[in-house]
Formats: sequence, C-alpha cells, structure tokens
Amino acid sequence: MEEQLDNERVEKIAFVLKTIAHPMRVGIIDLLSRNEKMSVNDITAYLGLEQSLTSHHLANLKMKGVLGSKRDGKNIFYFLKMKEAPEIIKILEDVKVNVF
Amino acid sequence: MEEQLDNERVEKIAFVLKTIAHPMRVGIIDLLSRNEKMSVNDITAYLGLEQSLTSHHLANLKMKGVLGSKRDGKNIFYFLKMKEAPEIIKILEDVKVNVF
DNA sequence: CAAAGGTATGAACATATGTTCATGTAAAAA
DNA sequence: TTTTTACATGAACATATGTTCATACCTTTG
Repeated sequence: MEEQLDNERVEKIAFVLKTIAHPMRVGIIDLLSRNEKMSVNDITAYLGLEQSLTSHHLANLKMKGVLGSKRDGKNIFYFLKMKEAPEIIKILEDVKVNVF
Repeated sequence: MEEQLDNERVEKIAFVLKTIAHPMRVGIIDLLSRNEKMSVNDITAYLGLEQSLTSHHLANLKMKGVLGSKRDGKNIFYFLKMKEAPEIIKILEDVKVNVF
C-alpha cells in the first residue's frame, strides 16, 4: 500500500483543484486542450463571456501555473502548461452528479 | 478529435471539483481510498481536527455524492462512493505548484 | 430510564472568491 | 502621431465558503 499523503501534498492538491474548480476555468482548460494556443479574443468569443472577466480568469490560471502566455503582435496567446489539468477534466467527463 | 464539452458538462465537472477542492476534504478522500470505511471518530483523529468540523465536511461530501455512510451501532461509517475522486487526487500526487 | 459515547446541525461570524465597471497600456494601423 | 485593436488591472461590491460554538439526536450501556 502506498504511503498516506502528507500535509503539504494535500495542501498543494487542494490548491490546484481550487484553481480549476470553476465552470469558466474548466471551459478554458478544455478549450486549450483542443487548441495548442488561443488568443484572449478567441477564448472570450468561444465561451461567450466578457473580455475583462476572461482576462481575470486567465491571469489567475497563469499565476498559479496552469497556463502560460506569449504575446504575438497585438494578441496574447494562452496555452496549457500544467498537463494534469486536462487529465482531471477527462476523468470527470462522464461523472454523475447529485442534484439537490 | 473529441467533441467540446457542453455547458452542462462543464458545470458538473466544476461542481465536483469544487466539492473536493479543500485540504480537509482531499485528506478525507485520501484516507478513505486506503480504508474501505472509517468512523467519524477515526477520521477526526487521523486528521487531527474537531469533531464538528469533520462532520460538516463529511455531510458536504455525502450530500454531493462523493461519499456514502452507514450506521453501525453508535458509529457511523463513511466510505467512498464516487470512484473518480481518488483518481483525481492520484493524478495530482506529484504536481508542481507555483508558490507566490 | 439516566448517563455516556458518537455524531449531526444550525446560527453567527470571518474570509475568500467571482463579477462588474472604469480605466490603463502595448502594439499596429491609419 | 492620433486612433484603434487587444488585453490587463484595480477598486468596489455581492456572494459563497469555511469555522466555531452551542446544542440536539440516536444508540448502547449501566
């Protein structure tokens, strides 16, 4: 049997999960798992959100190491950096949820 | 290429992630992935928490379908119900996190 | 049936998180 | 060099979440 997770591990795991745990951010990660990179405009359009809100979420995901970004002319392209992120979403693709 | 996740899927995925995304709850799930079932007392002791707080978190995890419970005498035993939960934690076991 | 052990629950509070709005900034185009 | 396009940022606010505390509930034991 494997060892039990120590406190620091548990904290880090929860931290990453908290970072991803939002519909908008799950959507962004899903999008970026199908497209190598996307501009803020594209992401905003695909998800049908407001520019500012998208930016906030992207900044959040980047700050915490889930995404990276690179400017190209006027555009800034975001891309996946944490490979685990889409794997987690994949696992939950068919999950059943308790409605209440 | 697989289809993009629809809104409902994304919402459900985020919902489950939000449910798990807390150090205490990650700890509980980890514990229950190594032990078929555990009483509230045992969980409380292992994690070194307060009884009431443990109860709140357990109730939360149960309500949302992650755990189940069964009374046996004075004790109430909790067990894993959502198989995806420990899988997610497993994926993140060695994840690197941005400190800031 | 009273006491004790094991757990749940609700209210109150503190804190964290998400959203909007107004505005700022960098690069390209006119 | 002004305007426009693309994006970032900060403040203010609203809402959600986590924790504590007091107390209630159910089961077994004496």
